[in-house]
Amino acid sequence: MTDDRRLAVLRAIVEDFVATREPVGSKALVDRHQLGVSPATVRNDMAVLEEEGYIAAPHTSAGRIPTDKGYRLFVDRLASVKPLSAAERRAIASFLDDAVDLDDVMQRTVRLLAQLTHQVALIQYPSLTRSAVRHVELVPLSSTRMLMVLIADTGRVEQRMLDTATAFDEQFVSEVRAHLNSAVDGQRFADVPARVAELPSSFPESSRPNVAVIVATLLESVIERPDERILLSGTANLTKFGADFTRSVLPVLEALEEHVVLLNLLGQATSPDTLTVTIGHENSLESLSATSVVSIGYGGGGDALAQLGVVGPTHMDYPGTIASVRAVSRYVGRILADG
Amino acid sequence: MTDDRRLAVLRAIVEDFVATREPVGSKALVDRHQLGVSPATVRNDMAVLEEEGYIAAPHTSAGRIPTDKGYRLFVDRLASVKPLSAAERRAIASFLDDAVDLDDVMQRTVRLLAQLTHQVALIQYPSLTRSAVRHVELVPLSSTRMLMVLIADTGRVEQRMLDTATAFDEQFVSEVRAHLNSAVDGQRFADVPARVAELPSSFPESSRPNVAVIVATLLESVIERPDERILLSGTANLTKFGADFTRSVLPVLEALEEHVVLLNLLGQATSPDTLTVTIGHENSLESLSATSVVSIGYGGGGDALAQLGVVGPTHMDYPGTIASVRAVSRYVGRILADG
DNA sequence: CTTGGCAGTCGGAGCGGCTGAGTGCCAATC
DNA sequence: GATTGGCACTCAGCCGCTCCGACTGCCAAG
Repeated sequence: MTDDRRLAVLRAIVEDFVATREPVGSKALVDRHQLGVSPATVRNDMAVLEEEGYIAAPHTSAGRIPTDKGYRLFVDRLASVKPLSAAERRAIASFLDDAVDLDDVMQRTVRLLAQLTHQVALIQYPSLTRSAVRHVELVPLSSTRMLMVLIADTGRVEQRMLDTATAFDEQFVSEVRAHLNSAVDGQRFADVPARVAELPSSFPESSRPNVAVIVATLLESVIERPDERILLSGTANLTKFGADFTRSVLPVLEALEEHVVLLNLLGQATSPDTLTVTIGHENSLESLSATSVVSIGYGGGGDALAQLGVVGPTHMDYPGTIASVRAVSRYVGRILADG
Repeated sequence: MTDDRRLAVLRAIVEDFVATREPVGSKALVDRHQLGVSPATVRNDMAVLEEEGYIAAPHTSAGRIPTDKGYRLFVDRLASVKPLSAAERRAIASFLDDAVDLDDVMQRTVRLLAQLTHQVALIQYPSLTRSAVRHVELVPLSSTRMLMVLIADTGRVEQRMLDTATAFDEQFVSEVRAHLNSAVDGQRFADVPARVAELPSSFPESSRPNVAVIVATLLESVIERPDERILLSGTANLTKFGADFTRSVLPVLEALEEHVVLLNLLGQATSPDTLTVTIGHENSLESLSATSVVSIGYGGGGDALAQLGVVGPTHMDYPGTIASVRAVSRYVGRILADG
């Protein structure tokens, strides 16, 4: 009994359904793929596959479509890697290399991913807790106002305006700047609070309140906020998937864009190269039951800085999407490391 | 002959058609509006309006729909201002007040506008040529690498990494920083090139190349690039407008997002409060012939810093859209001024 | 100028029959 | 035992039909 052939049939069904979005029947299958057997045989195989829950028939006289379980098997065992074309590789390289700063890298990346996959792409800004302080700069703007610029080793730059209770002079600024930098330069963000806790006490009583404001502002920038920034692109691709699909997915994306939802959608940032595919009902959110998410960590060495990925209908082109997501992730990682 | 009534009929037709998206007939009109005349009279009026090109009948036995010319008249003379609800005002205020930096202001603004109008919103980053330098900061990162942070009075912060040919020391950095700032602080961006032209010559021969690199980087940030940044939100709203509409408008938006297209779509930034409505065929782009654009300048005092606006189908709710666009523009202007 | 009446138009909804793709089962064959 | 061709059966979707009703334009009367 050729168990192999049944898998080949499943693969063919998935591929055809993804391509045509229409239920695929036994005859069409043998026509389009070299299975070497007759439609009748394929029908028998399909009956077994249906029995086992990998495919289903929308109604009696129609072909079969893959179930979530079918896609799962396909992704895990059947999907052959689809290498990107040379043109695509070049596009990724040239498009991302032109980026001038982190914001630009993020925006270009997410847009690129949306274009490559024709789906909705998401990217999470590099996590702060995992990155380190490269420098803290204080720029006096008036006698009671300064701008704090915090530069992370990922290239992420945070700015914060702050107002002090009392006027300060140039000397005060350089002193605080020096103290601050010697305390936090090179430190991981997570360690910063401990390092600056004692800082105000090394200043004379009179200027402590101002120092405290500065420290507080720094902490505010450093502490991981629940609303990690997320960029989103390609929502217009939703139109291709039909109104029903849009209706169910849109609220989720809007919530995401609002940063209200934590990113368990993309999953926890683990190691780069660990790509996760979540199919249909496997998603925790009810309204994503017709949706698959392909996500991967990026940046960092051993453990990823953050996640990026793609959201699309369960009947997506998994090999292509996976290839794109992986390639983009690698490239962004390289760029951030160089930056 | 009550010319007034004919206009009232036109207004009613526009309002009903916008509300229902279906051709409106004479009977429905008198039912839904207090016109004080019979359907027959309205029919006569409609015949005249059609004669004059303000409305058209898609086919014999259907009602009328407004033409572009009809919308134009409506917008210019008939649209009564629709004040925003208190809730909407509060939403705008609280949503925008929470923004932490310029990027955040831009993102929140465009998202807000998309939500208020249920259409596709666009915003252009504040133009650099019109804004002034608040401060230039140089942050040494290694012996041959520094980060330049350029702060504009609009709150826009540009960062550029730069590598020098030869190593530099701390003293060199402070000197250049001081010279640079005394040359450009408070200057309009457009004037910066002239102010820094002579800068390298005031340094000893040996360090001039490094100064030149720094100056070049500064100029790069200051010179208006053709790819002015644009943010776009609410493309998912396109699904509501139907597939045909999407097909025609989508390419334009994609081009926009790619920053390939100059912003003649939003029009030249003029003075704030000068709101422009471009209806259907009035648009220069062929593919926008079923599209209207409502745009306005924002920020700045006498002349606007940049444009923001909304793109939607010609049968949009003009009074509501205009009110939202105007309100958001005012609010962003205020925030940028405070920032 | 306004109005009610009336004939005429025509898009779209509703209905029913037909078609063809697709299935499951079975008996014959390799 | 696996494979195949044949056959009866099912049913979604298309096509064409009719019918309905929402309109309009015109006209004669108020």
